[in-house]
Amino acid sequence: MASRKNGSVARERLSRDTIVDGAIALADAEGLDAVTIRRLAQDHKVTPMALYWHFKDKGELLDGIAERLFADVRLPVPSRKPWPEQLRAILEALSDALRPHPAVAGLVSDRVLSSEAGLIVAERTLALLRHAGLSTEQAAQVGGYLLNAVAMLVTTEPGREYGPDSEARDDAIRRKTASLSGLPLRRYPSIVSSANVLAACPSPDAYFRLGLDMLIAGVTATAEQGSVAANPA
Amino acid sequence: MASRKNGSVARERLSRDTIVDGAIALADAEGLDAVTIRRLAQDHKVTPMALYWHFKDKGELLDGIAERLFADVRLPVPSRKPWPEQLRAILEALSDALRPHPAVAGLVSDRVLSSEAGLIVAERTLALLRHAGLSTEQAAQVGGYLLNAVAMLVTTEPGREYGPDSEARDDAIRRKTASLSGLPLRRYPSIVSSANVLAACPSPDAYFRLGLDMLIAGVTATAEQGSVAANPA
DNA sequence: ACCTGAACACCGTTCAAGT
DNA sequence: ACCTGAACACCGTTCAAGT
Repeated sequence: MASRKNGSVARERLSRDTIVDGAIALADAEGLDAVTIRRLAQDHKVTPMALYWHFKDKGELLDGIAERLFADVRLPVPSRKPWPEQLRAILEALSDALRPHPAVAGLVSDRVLSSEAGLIVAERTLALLRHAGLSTEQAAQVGGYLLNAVAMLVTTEPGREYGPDSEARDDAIRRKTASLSGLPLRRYPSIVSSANVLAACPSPDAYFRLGLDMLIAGVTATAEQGSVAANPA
Repeated sequence: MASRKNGSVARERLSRDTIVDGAIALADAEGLDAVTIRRLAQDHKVTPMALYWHFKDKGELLDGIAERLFADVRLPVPSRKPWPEQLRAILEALSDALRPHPAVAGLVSDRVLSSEAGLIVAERTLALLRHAGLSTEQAAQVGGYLLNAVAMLVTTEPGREYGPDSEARDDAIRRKTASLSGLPLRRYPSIVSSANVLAACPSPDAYFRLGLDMLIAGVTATAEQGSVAANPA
């Protein structure tokens, strides 16, 4: 009847989960900068200090967001397919979980080993890389690299810099294209001639497919060069 | 004769360059969160409002930092070497410029096309990718991917999460190793068995070399698959 | 052109207290 | 166990003014 003045509905009771829910929804709608202890409290119709019972400080809240993102990863069931395919399935599962929340996707970097959900993703990835023939050191480095790279792909997803709004977005793209096209052709031939695709970057899906292709290809090359155990042919 | 109470020396006069200098030095020493209009003003013995004559707002200051990083890139002279080698030289030049300033390296993402220094790096990269046989769309996407990936490598450089301090660092690494080793072996066999290398990640240099190797290998695979113009053999 | 001063609407967080 | 109230030391930024 009354209520629902702000972004999210008032809950019966506060909990870590409901607070993280609200934080992610707020970040999706207004960006990570809008995620503020005071703003979250307001959305939950509660005093800012109430949140401090559930989280030691704001850092712990951000940890909670990262943990939730990892928990949303629907890992593929292990199979007997070639390892590059299995690796791709894992990376796709991760990117599927992150892509709906580009504003907070970067939080997963450096937080993989700090939550149970993150550990599960890391374990599967490491196991697969070891199976591909990498040494423990290589697997650790490549594994970290891969998870960070997927998060990076989501964070830098083309078009996101202009905001989600469609009309203002098109306008910004048109302005950017014009500004790039107007650059001195002598000094920036490649940029001028691809001004439209640089400003617009047609399809996020294509960007993602290409990014994952390059990641897998990079790992494959490393595995072939570093060891022959997994590929005796 | 007095003065030098704070981090950086008081300058004769304020300018965009001196402010950016101070901002980068402050970020190097205390992290990006310490970079604050008020703190910079204090370091320069000036009122916070003084900075607003040189920068419209804080965002423009961050743009200035990114521009400076791009300006520090010592691009290799063009040569007739195979393109993968030239590409590696460009990416190494970029990472050489970013690695001394990991706290601000992430600022270059999404800002490549917003400054002259960034445009020069982008132009060289795009030209080389086109020369490798990529289409304009592919070159634009791969180019963006590569620059973002290098910035990511610098930002996530292993060991950085524990701060630059050496004694506290070793302590944190030992704690992390112990905590990972104590995980249930049944559920996390790969993590437990590589706990030490996961927590410590031996050499940043090795991480970088491997990261660049994987990036180049990924581009090579894409170029071979997408076109045969550059590699008719 | 370049900088100061006072003020405003925000932050995260501590500490003591209520129920 | 779970939340409130008041206070503190910070933010970025606007607006009017000084030189």
